[in-house]
Amino acid sequence: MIHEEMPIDKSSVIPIYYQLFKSFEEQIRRGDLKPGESLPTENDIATRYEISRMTVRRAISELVSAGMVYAQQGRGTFVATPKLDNIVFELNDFNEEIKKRGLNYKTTLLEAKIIRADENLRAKFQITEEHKRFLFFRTVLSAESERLSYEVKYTIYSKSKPILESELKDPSLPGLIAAHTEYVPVSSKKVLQVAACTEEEALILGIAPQAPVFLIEQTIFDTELRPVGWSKAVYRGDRYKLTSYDGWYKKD
Amino acid sequence: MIHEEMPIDKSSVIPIYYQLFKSFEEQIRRGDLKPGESLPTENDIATRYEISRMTVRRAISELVSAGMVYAQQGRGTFVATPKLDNIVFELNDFNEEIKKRGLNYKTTLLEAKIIRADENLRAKFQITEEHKRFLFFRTVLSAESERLSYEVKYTIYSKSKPILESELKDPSLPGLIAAHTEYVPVSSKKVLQVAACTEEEALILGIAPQAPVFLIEQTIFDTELRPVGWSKAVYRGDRYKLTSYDGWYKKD
DNA sequence: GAGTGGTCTAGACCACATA
DNA sequence: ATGTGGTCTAGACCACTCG
Repeated sequence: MIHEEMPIDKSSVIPIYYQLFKSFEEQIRRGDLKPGESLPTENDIATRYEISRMTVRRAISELVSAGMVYAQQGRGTFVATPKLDNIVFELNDFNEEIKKRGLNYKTTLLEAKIIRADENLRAKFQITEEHKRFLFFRTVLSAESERLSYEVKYTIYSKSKPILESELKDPSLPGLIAAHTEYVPVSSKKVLQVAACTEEEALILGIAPQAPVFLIEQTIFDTELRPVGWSKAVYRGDRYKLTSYDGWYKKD
Repeated sequence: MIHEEMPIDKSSVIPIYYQLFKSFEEQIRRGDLKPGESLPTENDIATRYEISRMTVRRAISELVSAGMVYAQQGRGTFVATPKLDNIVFELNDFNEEIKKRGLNYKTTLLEAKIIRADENLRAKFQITEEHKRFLFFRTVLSAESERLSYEVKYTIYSKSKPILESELKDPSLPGLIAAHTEYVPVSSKKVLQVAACTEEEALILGIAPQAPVFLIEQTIFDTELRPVGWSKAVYRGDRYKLTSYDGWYKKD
């Protein structure tokens, strides 16, 4: 096992800090540097490669951001132990993956109407006035003529700008709110659960009643932390899954 | 609406870059700076506060990391539009939340034995030799005397170090592998699905057969990307949920 | 006290976008 | 041509850890 010196090309168009970062990343990934082991000191590295310490720090800060090393003032910089129990699911997957696969998918608008808020809805939006009106609509996402998910959505209605039917098919509720209300959506809360689907959902999705489904409730907030949108989505359990890669996985 | 100058205390123990970062973060969160708007140029900020441009850049790079702004070479730095459709579920929640709530939880070891790999298992671990032995064990997690999840786990068996029963109860499979085999777990892949639970699972968890459950399969890899651990966990659908906060949510 | 990482400076040159 | 962000330098002083 030859422990070769890392090649750094100072005249390359690739930034020095990036070459250095990749070099350490590679050593950690290969296991040349094992969890708990220490990196050379910043001054060592700077001297060895004849570069500025600030450049070295830039490289190391990238490693820290990637969660591969951690620095301790006064002690040194050490290779981290990958956190493999912390799963992170990017829920992008849910609809993006379908698009990526190049499947023939489409969104169908089942219903759209302006409604007055009942008590339940007023509670969700933390609103007391009874006169407030809401936009309510339901959509179905299908791919290859198979229905995959069903969504019901609510937003505070604002007649300032007309809404096209095509826009209601856009899966992004925050996008709709930003474009057609005076509210600026800046944060959201989502809750993912599993459930047995209801009779209605089963009919719409063409699956058996009580079949397991993903259920995602989303609340959208504006800058004042007021709820300005709410949706509930049901995803077929036999057609969706979430995948998560953790640790030093290569994702170049 | 008074647009007051941000106060920066150069003699404070709090780093200048951090004060500056917090200042912009606050402005963005309050909506003083809206998505799409540009920040002052780095030189402007440096001049105004009489600090070095590198310090300004450090502050801005924190904002970039937080996903609140993005920089474009030659154009400027702009407030980002929060990505609210990208959900990120931290699956920490699954077991950590139970601990946080201070519930009376415990892990029960149902079974543990050394086995020879059948064809199925050899395929999972990409192993051809028939003589390889595996450690197989099953655990149940319960809280307040209610059973919540059921896990079956496999690792390549290595008799190098004796394993205590208490260690098999530790929910962290990577931890077990690191401590008791010659392998160094550095990455893992997890797949989350929903399913109707089997008869066996229903019996163990004390729920109805066909009840909806979370199902998480985990594969653990070492530095050479060889599978060294595999587990399948079943979580009661009526007791677990995942929550995700996105955008400019305050998480101080 | 010696060595480490953390912060900060005051410059420099570059790549890129825009007019 | 001007102005922007991106990289890099060669120092400086500090807070912290450890022997």
